[in-house]
Amino acid sequence: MIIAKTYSPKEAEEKWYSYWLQHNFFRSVPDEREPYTIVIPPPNVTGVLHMGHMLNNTIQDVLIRRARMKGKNACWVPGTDHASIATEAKVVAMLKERGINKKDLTREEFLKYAWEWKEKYGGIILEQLKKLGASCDWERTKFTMDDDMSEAVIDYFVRLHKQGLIYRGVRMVNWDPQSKTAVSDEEVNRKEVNQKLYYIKYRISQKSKVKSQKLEIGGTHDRGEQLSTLNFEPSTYLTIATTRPETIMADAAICVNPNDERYLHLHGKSVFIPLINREIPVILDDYVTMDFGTGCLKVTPAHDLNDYALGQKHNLPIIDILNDDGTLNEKAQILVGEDRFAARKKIAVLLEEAGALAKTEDYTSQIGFSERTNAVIEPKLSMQWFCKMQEMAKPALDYVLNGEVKLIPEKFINTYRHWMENVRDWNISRQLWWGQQIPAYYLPNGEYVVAKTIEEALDEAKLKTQNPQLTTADLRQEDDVLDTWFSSGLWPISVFDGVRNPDNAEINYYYPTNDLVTAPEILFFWVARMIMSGHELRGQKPFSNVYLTGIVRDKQGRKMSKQLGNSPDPIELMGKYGADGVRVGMLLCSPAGNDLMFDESYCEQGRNFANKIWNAFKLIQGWAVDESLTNTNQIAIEWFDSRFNQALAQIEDDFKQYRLSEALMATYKLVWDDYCAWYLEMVKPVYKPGAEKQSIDAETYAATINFFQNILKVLHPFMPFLTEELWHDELFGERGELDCCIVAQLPAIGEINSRLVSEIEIIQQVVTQVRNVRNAKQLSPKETLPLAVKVNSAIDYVKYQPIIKPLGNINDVSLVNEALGGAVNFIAGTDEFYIALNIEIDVAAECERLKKEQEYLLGFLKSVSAKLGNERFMANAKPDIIDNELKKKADAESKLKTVDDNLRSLAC
RNA sequence: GGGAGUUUAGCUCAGCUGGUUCAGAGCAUCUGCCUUACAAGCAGAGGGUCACUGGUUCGAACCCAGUAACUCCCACCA
Repeated sequence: MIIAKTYSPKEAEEKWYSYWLQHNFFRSVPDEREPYTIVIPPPNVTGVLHMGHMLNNTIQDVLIRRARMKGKNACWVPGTDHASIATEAKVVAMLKERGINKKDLTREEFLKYAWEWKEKYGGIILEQLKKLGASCDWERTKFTMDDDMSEAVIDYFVRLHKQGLIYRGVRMVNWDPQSKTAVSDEEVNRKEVNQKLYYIKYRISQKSKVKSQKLEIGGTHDRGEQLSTLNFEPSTYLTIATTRPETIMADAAICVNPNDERYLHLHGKSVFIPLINREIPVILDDYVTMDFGTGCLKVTPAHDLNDYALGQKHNLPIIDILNDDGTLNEKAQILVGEDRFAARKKIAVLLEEAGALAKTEDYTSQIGFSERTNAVIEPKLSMQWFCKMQEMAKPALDYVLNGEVKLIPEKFINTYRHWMENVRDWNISRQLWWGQQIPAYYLPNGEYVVAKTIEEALDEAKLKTQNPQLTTADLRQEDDVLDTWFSSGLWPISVFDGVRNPDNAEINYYYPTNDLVTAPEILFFWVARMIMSGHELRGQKPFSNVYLTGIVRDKQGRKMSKQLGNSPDPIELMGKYGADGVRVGMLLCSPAGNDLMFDESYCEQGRNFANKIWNAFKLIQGWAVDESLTNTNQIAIEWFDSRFNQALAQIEDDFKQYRLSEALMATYKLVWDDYCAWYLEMVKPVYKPGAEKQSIDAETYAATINFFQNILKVLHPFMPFLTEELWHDELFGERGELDCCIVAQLPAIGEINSRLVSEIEIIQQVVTQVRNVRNAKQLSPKETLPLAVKVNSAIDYVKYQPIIKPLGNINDVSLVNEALGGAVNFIAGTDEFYIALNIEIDVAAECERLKKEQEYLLGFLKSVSAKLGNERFMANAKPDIIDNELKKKADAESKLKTVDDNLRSLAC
């Protein structure tokens, strides 16, 4: 028995979530039913729930609950990602706070700390998801570094290596000096940054060009001349422009365009690097843009991707002056030990003092930042492991292009295609400890073998070296670990153990999964790689649909972030508005693929909706069946039944197209407008004072409760807690232990009496008009009024009296043949209505209103007639369009006649 | 620099194959109501040159071209 005036979510949420858990409603095991599977995008194990997760997981839960209620075997696999670089960074920071330096730890010691950290903070986010109502099969919870998951990753690596899809090589990579690891191209965010362009003078050697091959670091110093005596006449120096003056010590050449007439005199010359006075050649390449900067380019092969290529081409030496942490090393000769940014400032001063700085200019350019640490990326030459992408990308692209994998919304197909067609090899090694260690083993002679275990590696090593004396002690495993996405790319397969046991019952049953719900930001990071691994390992797509959500932004359109402090705490929000309220709030503003401007008021709307349902329930609870009463509400019952089925069809269609907001809105209107505002008002018993309960006939009561129960079902995926709470009320009779809303089956779409629905639409207009008249004439809603109808249509208003009377507070509906003079009148459909009032009618105002109406109708008729009189329209338009125009014309004529009659009767 | 998308009421968005489901919804606003389920509510109302300019068509929010603004993705110009 419910008495509370408003719904209080907290209790219901705790009660029902644990009830569902206890009764294993989230559990899924393979059976004869059709599976419906979602794998969660595993959040960072040390992550905390933010609004993006809220949106993403609300959507998944709605989908999974709906599938469950459609009789599918719904399986939502939860879990977390070890997020190698992000987590390692956090652990390093934590250790630092405790005064421990990572450098002083062994790998084993560090990993021990990392696991401790993971045990302590990992999985908080999963607990938070429970508050949201997420109906994951928690027994399946996976972590990407679980033993079996890691084993799958190793298996996959070995497999790809065997196929020649993984190789090792020295390449220019994106180096994150903060976490001291390489990161992939996708993990670099480019941002526009205000910088300075430094114009630096290099003195031209008067001797002929030195051979680049002979050039050694620190060699060929021309100490003969002192800086102070240098002559900086234009003929004796050239000027280059750079944003990175601290790298001049790594310069290997100056490059000019061979066609640049300004610099013909430099051909074959060499120049001296300022400050360190090392001599470098001037080389010619048309790569250099003549009209940028000075037209002279410093070539620094160790610290720039293009310069590296240029260096290769011209056989230049590579002088790496940076340490792994971004400080300058001894090869720089000066400013050794300084951080690159500190060095930049200092060298500018030094250059200035040496008279080698011509000028500086403000300049903006794109700088790469590490996705995880936000450190400025340093291009760095290093030995890394790579995964060949081209062969893998081709089939992965086809899945999307041929529609086997649907992207929702479709606009992402283009982006996906572009990326897949231009993908470069993927750097999969990370110089970290937290992650799967690459299963490559180095032999004493520098060669390596790749194998699952060190034992297998040993066997291979013996084979390779023809040396049976080798022992495992001779092997040294690769230090690097694999990129996180290399493991999460296996997620839909590895959670079902499909990598290690490709033919097990689970993978065969659940894979391919159905829907994936994720952010467009990780379309390449993750989605593309899952499609690749799915194809590689199983020759199958990993999922059929990818629903791409937008980014949650604040009202001002700013991305929600911790730094800005503009992100509400989801847990607090749920405390304030209830989990159901927040779920509804999220969905109300979330069109697929478009960013959503989140505002708390949406949650308020969600909470109000919950309260509305709660109160509708309270109303019904106040009723008691009186067997002596007969059913006078048959029309209302039939009407709502039809409306319900209409809405059901609409909702079904919306879901098919993944228009979740629309499905929710259709549900919202069904409940609030059709059920509460109209149906309940139609059948509501007249209040009898003193009675504890209001009497109602048995049929209406049964129908009303049945409708309510069906509404609970439709609402459940959106508002699981409230619906479950109400579901178990005694109003619905005895419920078995397992008779729960969460596993109730959605009603099938029944028949729709469309004639009834459209006639009731007219009746609703009549009621609205009556209320309108009341409002306009300042009449009390309590005052009953008589209504007269002059019927021009086929509607039987006598039949609808039981609806019109209570809703309009009408005491009598009478049929008339003539316009009722002196009465307030209005038109609904094509029928005329009159309300005789005891008050004086303002004839002049009434005339004016009618004349306006007349004018409008005449204009309307004119345009319709013009259309119908147009030969080309009659020739080209489809028949049903023409029929429609004819009907419009007839209706307008009928209305016009009514207006004319009224005008005449008022003698305007 | 290349590509994609968006632009409809104060806000967030629908508008499907061009035609009365074509100018819509929810929220917000305004007016009147503490009417026995609900003031987290009820009843009603007012809000739009469908970004702009042309074109196609009997007919355009919708198709085409151009313009503008915003957003996102990709890209090595120092």
